[in-house]
Amino acid sequence: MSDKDKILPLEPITRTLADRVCQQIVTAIVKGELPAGYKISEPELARIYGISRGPLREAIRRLEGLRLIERKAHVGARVVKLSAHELIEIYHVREALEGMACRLAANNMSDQEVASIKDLLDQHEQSVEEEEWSSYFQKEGDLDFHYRIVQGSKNAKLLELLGADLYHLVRMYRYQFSVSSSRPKRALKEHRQIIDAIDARDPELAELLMRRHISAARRNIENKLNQMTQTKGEQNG
Amino acid sequence: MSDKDKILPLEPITRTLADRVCQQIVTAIVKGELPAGYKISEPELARIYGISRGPLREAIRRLEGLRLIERKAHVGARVVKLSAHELIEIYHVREALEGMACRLAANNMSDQEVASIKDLLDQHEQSVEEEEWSSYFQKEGDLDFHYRIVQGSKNAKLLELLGADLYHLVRMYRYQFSVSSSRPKRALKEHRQIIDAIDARDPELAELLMRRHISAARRNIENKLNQMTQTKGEQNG
DNA sequence: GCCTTTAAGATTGTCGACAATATTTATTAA
DNA sequence: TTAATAAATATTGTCGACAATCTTAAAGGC
Repeated sequence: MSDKDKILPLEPITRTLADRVCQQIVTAIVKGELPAGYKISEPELARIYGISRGPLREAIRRLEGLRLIERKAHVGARVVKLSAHELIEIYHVREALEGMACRLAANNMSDQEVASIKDLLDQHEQSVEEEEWSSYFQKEGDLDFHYRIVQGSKNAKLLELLGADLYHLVRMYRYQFSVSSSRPKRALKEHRQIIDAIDARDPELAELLMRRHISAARRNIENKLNQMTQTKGEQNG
Repeated sequence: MSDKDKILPLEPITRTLADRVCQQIVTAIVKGELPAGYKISEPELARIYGISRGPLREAIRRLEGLRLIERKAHVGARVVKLSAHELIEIYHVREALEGMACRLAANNMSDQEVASIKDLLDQHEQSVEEEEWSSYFQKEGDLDFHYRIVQGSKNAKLLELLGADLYHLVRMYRYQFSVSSSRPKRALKEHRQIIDAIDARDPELAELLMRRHISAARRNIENKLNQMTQTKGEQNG
């Protein structure tokens, strides 16, 4: 039982070239430095990162598994094209997975972890009141909260699916659509309700609140997208 | 809206060597031909499949993304080691994802798809009564049902996570632990309840029933594992 | 006799070059 | 002028070889 706290060691130094380049490309895609739909030229990227095509192709294969790029045989790889439809799909998946994570966290999270998350929310509240909530904290701070809940579930598979696969895409959408500025005070209040339910060791309520929290965010995005399409019509496809 | 039925084209012919070998290795791992914990020797596998190490390493990188093998730098890759703990984790994830899939299927599945699944269950019932339920039908038939529900959700992300990632592991566990023979008649009855809820377009009930169905299977496995450990102690680690 | 150290072997990581396929461009015919 | 065909170019797919690292085995010392 002593190794229950050790989940996904993920050693910070990834020694092999392919691993490091893979991580760099993930960051580049998420931040939009490699824009959506961008054609990935193997010789070009190999030259940029100063490596051969061998490790680069291994990295591309891994990126393909992360669903950050799409490949066609003998044609090449392109950065995934974001669509509103797919973003909504992702939020449905998040609602299911993070709801379960919350349920499990209510049973498995340690008191220390709960206290730590409450501290985190105090910091968020300060940021909101100081209006510094704007750029970075909002984007990453919110995911910080969700990530810690998933960690608290002590379910490595959940952490793997959400942390290693979905959150990359979520961050990518936030950077490029900037669809994050929903209602920080409201979100913060919901976060507090959720951690309180976990603190009370109430799995049912914790799951319910998390699902409502995420589905509210989804509906908020749906509304914004509807407004955009109504006012501006279709953007370039 | 006409492309709503086209999800995951997945062209049957994968042209490139790395893709074909990857698929072959997936099958080999799932069926146990490459046993759990097996050390993957690149020269050996390259010789067996008659290819060079380049495409093989790409395939390995993709397998790593599918969580079917684990790699250490400069040491090599091994087929993932199955543990009862991880199997339980997977069932928690399935409960969350397939519950949501069921909810969405109740809204998005066509009447024709519903009828098709009912036919499938009729076939399963025949197999049960003819006692041919034993080997293959039970293993694959059950997953067939679940896979069709996920397809019916019309959520490509769900289909991707469950179909491309988790079900490989589920099948792998079934082959190696042979933990499938729970209670076929009971399971079939639950399947019918689920499809009836979908047919009635009742998302709440559909999700509830699917979650109960999967959590019941999980508890059944937990009980069996407890019995095994109580009677036989530890098997070789 | 057992442990430490060192060297030999094997395996993984990386690279450059060649072959196969797709895309682009130029030429020719309608 | 436009469209179709064919050649040229560039990109991806594959291969064999070399370098770096880990594992194993042997030799020496305590």
